[in-house]
Amino acid sequence: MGDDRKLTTQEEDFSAWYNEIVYKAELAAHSQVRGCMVIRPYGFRIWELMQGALDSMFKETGHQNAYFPMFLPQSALDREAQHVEGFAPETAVVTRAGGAELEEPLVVRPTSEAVIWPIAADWIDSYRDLPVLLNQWTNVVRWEMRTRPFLRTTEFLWQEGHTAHVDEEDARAETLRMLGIYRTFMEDWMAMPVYTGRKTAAERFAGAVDTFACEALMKDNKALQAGTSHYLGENFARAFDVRFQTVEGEHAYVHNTSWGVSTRLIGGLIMTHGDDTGLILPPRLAPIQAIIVPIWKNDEQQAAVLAVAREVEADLLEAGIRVRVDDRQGMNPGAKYYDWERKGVPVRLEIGPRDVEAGSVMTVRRFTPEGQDRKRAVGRTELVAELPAQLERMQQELYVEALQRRAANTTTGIEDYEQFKDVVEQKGGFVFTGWCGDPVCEARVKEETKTTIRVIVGDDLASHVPPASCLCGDESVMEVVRARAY
RNA sequence: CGGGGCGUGGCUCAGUCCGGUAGAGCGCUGCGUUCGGGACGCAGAGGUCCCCGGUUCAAAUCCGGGCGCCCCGACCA
Repeated sequence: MGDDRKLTTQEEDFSAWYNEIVYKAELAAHSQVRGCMVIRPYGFRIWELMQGALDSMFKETGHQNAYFPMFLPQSALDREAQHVEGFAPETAVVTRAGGAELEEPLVVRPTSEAVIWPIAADWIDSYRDLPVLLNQWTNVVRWEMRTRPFLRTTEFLWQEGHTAHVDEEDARAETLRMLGIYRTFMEDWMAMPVYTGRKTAAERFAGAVDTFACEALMKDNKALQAGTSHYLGENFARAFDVRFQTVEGEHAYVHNTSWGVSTRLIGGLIMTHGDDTGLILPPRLAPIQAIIVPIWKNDEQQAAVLAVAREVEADLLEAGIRVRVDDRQGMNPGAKYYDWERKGVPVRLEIGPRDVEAGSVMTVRRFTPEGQDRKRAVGRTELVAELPAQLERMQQELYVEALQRRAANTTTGIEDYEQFKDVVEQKGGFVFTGWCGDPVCEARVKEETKTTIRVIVGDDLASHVPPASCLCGDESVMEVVRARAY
């Protein structure tokens, strides 16, 4: 008769904790099909808020949304050699439809390069038509062997940007611009710090010349690839014949990019901020930023308290806050507290007879840094005036907290392999090391330690004293961040 | 695909070894009392015990076959 109202703690079993949050906070539900997932309204609202923020950033940088079909002919996927090799094993293929075998199998898109470029090629004749800056919000299907809600599902929702440029310089600038937008979004909206950088050839997107990624550190000290941006060179342009006439009147292939973030971000959000009580949502992405819990002892009080609660709700809505009154009957206030804490609502507003009398509201923070008051009574007008700013402060505090956690779990200056293994085993987290650049060495370290090179560090992250040697003992030619990852 | 585990009300599971009236907690419905940190009482609803076959007077339980799910490893946003 264990108390099934309590979550498994992160300490006991992080994986179990994660799963319980996903289902008990009503983010997702099991589906009838292996590896697929139902995103419930509460979880989907988080995704909508993410979409809203990202979409406006895309539009501000000149991108337009479009929609391409979810099916592509097998032959189209087959056109870019590395791309097929990378994706073919995990595609779902429709061979039968309308009661008959299809002439040619249809692949359910695992990503849309091979859907978009054969068509968009016709929209590009001249350098004047470039750049083409497209984005689409869609579902894709990848038949992964092992799935986990939000982190890796057979079908997932994402956005995929696809662009075409006149030359490498322009395309590379786009690749990094979008990486930067992802980073800004993750830091400013998700309060999730990320390391950004280039991937090694082994970790590159199938068909890309260069892949860049945002890497976040989860509370179990494993890394999560939260978003990627690829410079595709002329690979897809050549495969799908996407050419244009240059200023000089010559024919040239476009240079493409693609970039995406998915519903995996919700998994990242959970594992960046959640605690043993449940989810903790950064205010900017919280479907409900403030929940009003009315408290009463009898019908008379109930009427009075609810009336005030409605007024406070209206005032806060006016102030632009996503607020709701929890007027459920037959449920004690305490039970409501636990419920909303598990769902990660940033602020709870308790209104009882005493508050009605005093014209105040009891505010309780979901996340409270050391040295701050969790509960505080404030006057109603004061509340409406300061809650928006308070939510913004919480947003910042969550980010700082996550940043400090990452700093505490990042190790630099490791050159000795045995020492590296110790750090990985005993502490985990991000480890900065040197790398000789040899893929064989990379593969060996991966095999032996289950860590991968998450990114090659750029100047922005480089250590003051860059490592002189690689873990293999050879001379280091670049600094890398290694970690065990999801 | 290799290794482990499990299929019993909506959920978590007991019962299976040793065959004999299908159970518990949570959730749900109604009524009443409660309500400032997970309330309580009373009354109720809800089940092809994963499927097919076999053994038996009798199968959730034993036997054979199938299907499904979960967890751990190799791939991935």
